[in-house]
Amino acid sequence: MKIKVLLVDDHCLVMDGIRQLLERELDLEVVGAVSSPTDLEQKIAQHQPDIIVMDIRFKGKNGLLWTRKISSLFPACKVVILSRSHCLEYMNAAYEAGAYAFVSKQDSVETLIHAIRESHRGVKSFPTHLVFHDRSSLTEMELAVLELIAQDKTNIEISEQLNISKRTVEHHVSSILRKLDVKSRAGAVGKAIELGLFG
Amino acid sequence: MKIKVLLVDDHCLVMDGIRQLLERELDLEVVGAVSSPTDLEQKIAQHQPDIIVMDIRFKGKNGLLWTRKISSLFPACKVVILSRSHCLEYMNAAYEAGAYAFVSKQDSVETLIHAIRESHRGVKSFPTHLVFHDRSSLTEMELAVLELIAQDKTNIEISEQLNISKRTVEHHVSSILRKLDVKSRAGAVGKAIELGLFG
DNA sequence: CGAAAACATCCGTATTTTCCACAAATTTCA
DNA sequence: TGAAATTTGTGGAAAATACGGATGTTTTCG
Repeated sequence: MKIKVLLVDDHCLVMDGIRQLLERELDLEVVGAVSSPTDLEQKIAQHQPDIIVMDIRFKGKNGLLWTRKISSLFPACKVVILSRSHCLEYMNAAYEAGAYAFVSKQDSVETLIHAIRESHRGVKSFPTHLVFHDRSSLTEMELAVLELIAQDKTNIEISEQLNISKRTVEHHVSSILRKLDVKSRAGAVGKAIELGLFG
Repeated sequence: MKIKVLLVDDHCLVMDGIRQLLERELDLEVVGAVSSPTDLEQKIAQHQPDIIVMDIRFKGKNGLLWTRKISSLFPACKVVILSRSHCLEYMNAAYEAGAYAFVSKQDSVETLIHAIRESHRGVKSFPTHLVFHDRSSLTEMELAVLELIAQDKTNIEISEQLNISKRTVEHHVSSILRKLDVKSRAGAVGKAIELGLFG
């Protein structure tokens, strides 16, 4: 029985490439590649994948939110998070969101394949151990909000995208400003990028 | 004679995937995949590639800076820029940097392959035409204002620092927003950093 | 286990800042 | 001289931010 893998990423080109790489492995079967949230739930129900390889940024939202949702709705699915860089904030958030592995796009294919196999065995694989000592200054939700701010979104747009109220977004924004020690959202974006908070 | 392609991207995993996809084509030959600046010049000299497929963000810096350098040092090499999204500003910047094509990672493999072939024929392929009419790059003053915005300054603080009136700053800000095609200063900072407008 | 801390969610009011649409004068430079 | 950049303005709408407070959950830790 092959390990059924579902790919989730905004980027068609990247997904097709990874699909190609994974399909060279005899024990892996890519059952789908989705780039829209509606497709996501449908494909999971349809194919019952063992592993979901998900980009940490999916459709503007934080992929970790999807990870949480999937972990509760489909406990059999194990999520492997794909990120652009190794970033403590994100690794920690991914771990706490219930992901089974965290792989950077800077890593080799072998790393990803190894992570998929280990996750399938039920073993979580994260790059380092010191991740979990180093506490993340921003919460998962705050990071999600911050990314959307950097993407030119207003608080109302953010509230719609994250399905929370405008007030809640405002609260998160004020927490972000306090934690990053800035007074404007533009300053927060500047500092966040300096600190490498975005994967 | 095959078209010799060199891939340039921070992300090993993505590059390997694209390499697989390109090597299915009989007229393409991937002569290398580099993820470090020193390798880049060496590989170009070594393999004399016809086409360089380069991520718009390379090693934290702006891939377009490399594009300019390559275009002047190795005029025979044609650069195809890979970006995360379709964005007029990026496309225009790529065009002005001397790139032959602009492809988003959201596009299909076929789009990339087509762009490579067209570039090799000496034909520049950019998604739309209206790109080059409407815009101009940021002026020095606008850049100065933008940098201060990223440094968490308000318009009044900026006006004091630059010895101009609040109104003038507001005008510059609105020019910046128009030119970068964003609606907020936070979005402007996000886009400016992605475009490599700051060091 | 139980207390304390942190987090996420919501609401109101008030002030500040940002942003837009209209013009227009001055300098700079090709 | 004409084009572009820089400068300044008015007025107003929209958004963001600061200042309160409230409730329930989860995490952390003694």
